[in-house]
Amino acid sequence: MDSTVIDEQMARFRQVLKSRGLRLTRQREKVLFALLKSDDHVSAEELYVRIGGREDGIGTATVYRTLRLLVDAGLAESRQFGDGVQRFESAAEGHHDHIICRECGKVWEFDNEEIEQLQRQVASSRGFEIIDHRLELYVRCKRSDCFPESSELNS
Amino acid sequence: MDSTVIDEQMARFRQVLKSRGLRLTRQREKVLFALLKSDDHVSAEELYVRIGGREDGIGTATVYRTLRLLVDAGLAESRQFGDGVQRFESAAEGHHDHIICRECGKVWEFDNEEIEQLQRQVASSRGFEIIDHRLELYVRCKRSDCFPESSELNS
DNA sequence: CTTTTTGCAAAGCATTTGCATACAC
DNA sequence: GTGTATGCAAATGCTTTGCAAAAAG
Repeated sequence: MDSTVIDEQMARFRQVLKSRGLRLTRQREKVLFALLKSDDHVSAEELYVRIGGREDGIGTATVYRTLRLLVDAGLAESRQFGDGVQRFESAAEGHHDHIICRECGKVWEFDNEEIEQLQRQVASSRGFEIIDHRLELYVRCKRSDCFPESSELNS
Repeated sequence: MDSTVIDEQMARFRQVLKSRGLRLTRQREKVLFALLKSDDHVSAEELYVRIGGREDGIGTATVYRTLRLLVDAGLAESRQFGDGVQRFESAAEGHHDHIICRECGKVWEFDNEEIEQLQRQVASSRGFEIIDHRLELYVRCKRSDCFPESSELNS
């Protein structure tokens, strides 16, 4: 991610913290920075490892706590692609939806305004206003580097 | 659900079991029956309770195992609405998407062929074929019986 | 009879929490 | 200094698994 955007996001985090009487710590800074540096959809555990894990003196609990804080502050978004793990991404790139390979777990992003508009239509026809939404298309990507990984079905 | 459909689903289950060399047990029958009788989106735990729980001599493990089997056989579908619990519903009603209230957790169903078509378009424009998809619209329903319940955000 | 299925209890994960210590402001 | 944040380890909640006993075909 562009370093200008990173700075801007960092600044916004500081602002949010200040406005809530919370403190800017080395750990919180690191979590946001690592998230911004990740261009994929990371789990808390993966982020913990990328930050340096135990060696760097950061605990998983802090990673989880900070991620919740970031989501709550609107700086990060949380996803669940059905494998039981919560994944995170920066909210800076704006809204988009996902195409996920059921075999290898790879993720592609897309955005379709036509679909979004129809969604709003569906909701408003029932008297609702959408506050959030999630659209996931599951495929089998069949790329050469597509190997079964997260598909342990079959009893 | 219509008892004709129930019979038909039961028959299909027997057929699947036979074709795989699996056995029809009192417990498996009960799980499918309870699922078909549920018109909402039930968790494994809720189903376990509805079946009669320990009193009726059925274990949670069996409920989980049977649900996995049903999903695998295409007789049930699994959902995750972001509260960390897997929910199930019969696949007999055909495909549909969901509107979920973030406050009280109530769920409404809808189906929009226009959206479905656009989804297929998005996927095929990238060379993918959709094998499954999930669309969830989150709202605040503001009904009189809407009370916060599953929303424990805020750090 | 053979093989699958069950129930139980224990294990497994991802995530959260309690609490004493460390640190930001 | 004061109150918040951290790390650790223990706890939690959902789900899965190992195994001996029970039951289906």
